[in-house]
Amino acid sequence: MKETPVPAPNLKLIPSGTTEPFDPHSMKVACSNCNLRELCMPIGLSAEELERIDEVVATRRKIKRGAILFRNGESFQSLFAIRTGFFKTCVTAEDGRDQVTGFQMAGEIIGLDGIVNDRHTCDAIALEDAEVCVMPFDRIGELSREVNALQHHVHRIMSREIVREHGVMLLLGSMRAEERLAAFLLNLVQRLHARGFSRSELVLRMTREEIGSYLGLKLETVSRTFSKFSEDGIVEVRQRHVRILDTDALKSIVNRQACN
Amino acid sequence: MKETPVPAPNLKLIPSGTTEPFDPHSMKVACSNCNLRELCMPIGLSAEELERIDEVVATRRKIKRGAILFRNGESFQSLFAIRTGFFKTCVTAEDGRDQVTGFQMAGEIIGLDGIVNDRHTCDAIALEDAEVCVMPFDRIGELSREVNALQHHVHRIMSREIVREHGVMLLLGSMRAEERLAAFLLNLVQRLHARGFSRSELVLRMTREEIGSYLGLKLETVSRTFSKFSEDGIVEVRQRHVRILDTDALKSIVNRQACN
DNA sequence: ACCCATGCTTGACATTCATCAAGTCGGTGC
DNA sequence: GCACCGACTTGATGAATGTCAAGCATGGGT
Repeated sequence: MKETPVPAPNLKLIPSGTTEPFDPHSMKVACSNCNLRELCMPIGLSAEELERIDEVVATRRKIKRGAILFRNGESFQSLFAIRTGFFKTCVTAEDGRDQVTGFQMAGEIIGLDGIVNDRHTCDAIALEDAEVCVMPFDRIGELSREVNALQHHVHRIMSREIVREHGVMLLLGSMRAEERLAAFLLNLVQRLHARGFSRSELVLRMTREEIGSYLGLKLETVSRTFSKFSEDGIVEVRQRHVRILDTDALKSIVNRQACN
Repeated sequence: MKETPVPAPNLKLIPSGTTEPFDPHSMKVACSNCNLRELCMPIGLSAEELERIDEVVATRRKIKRGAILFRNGESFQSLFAIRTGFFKTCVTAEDGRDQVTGFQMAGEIIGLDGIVNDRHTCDAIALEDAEVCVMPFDRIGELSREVNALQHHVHRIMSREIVREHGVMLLLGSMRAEERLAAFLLNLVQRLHARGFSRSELVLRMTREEIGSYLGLKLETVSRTFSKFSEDGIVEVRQRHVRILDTDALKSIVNRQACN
């Protein structure tokens, strides 16, 4: 529950060369000058549209590591665009069973689950100190009636989430432990790489147990599978620091045999 | 691959008292006089809005059992509202692995996966003769800029799908075979009941293998689990005819112990 | 600098489910 | 009516993963 006051080292922002993520003085709440814009906002906007888009973000909010951004049952007001930090979302069954449904990083949008019933149906928890842009959903609605690109963008974001979840269902429904973990690692580095990080090195922000929950495995199995990969020279694992030595091997583990 | 020419017996439409689902002469392509409207369209529309909504449906399309409504890779144009019949959607990995991602029935919308990249990312296959309303997506976009209720409705439908998939992830990630099948059966009857069918009796439109794929189990396991339920007096199974004798028992199987 | 808590690893064993293999059931076509 | 075919059931066996338990490492706090 203790948080590091400085932003996590591997989460500088996108391609920009600047080393400090936030100059508090430049923290104007505006998408138009946010370097994550390509990730969470539509592209190819006119200057005028861009200005309108700025209205979407009402405010920003800092979330400490371990803190809850929203919780199952809470009333839904806003979507959140992650500016910095790393989140997990999890659903809980009545019997207390818990399932991590995703890990989200900078530029990704969370809260979509709340739209149906005006209540959130999962918990979003920061896995490291984070900052999000708060986007009131009714404002998004209004604006997307006027800015076509925004309307389409919202649809695409939701559709993307649906497709992502299809992939997770495939993983959970038909892959074995090694395949799941390999797919998980590849997905993570791919997303990190899209944000300007290494293609082969990453720092896991979540515990083995959280990985296991996401992958439908027990933490011991996750640990053992990491060890196996390590023995096979595919990855180097030191705690949460992972270096991928052989990406192709990981890929071939994922795409090996049809099982189901 | 043979299809019965008459609509499946257990798929009369919603609460309406009429026994024949379709009078071909009344088959005007219009949501305003469709008795599935409460399921797939927003409620509380003004007469004027209702009239506009009719414009959403371009045409209807009949799909024979076993036929494909859309296929992975096909360009995305329209969403489809199921009028009659029963579908499955499945994703396929590069290596040929296959995963059923859902079973859809009358009043439900399919095709949402195609929005992100203007291509469908899964296959939709009719499990019995079916008819769908074709709703061109750009028309939905235009109209939902003018009719707020429609805009919100589209958002809700997509959000609902996201939440549904969270539930499937919970199922796949943390439940055992019996729990999965129990949850599956309860979900099916609940949806059928919402459409005016029995709370306890249902006809499965899919094979054991398809159920297994959806639940992340092998067909043999599905079969065995059915047998077990049958021995325990919880259900009566004769081929694809299932009668639920003890709904509470099913519920308690699902909500039993936290495993993960 | 030390200590403690938490997360992680590893081993031994248990359980669940997949696999392989027969065989049955029910419907369809000849 | 009979043969065939696909879908389903059931049994025997084994593999993958879960469970339980012990001990190790790291890093954050004092």
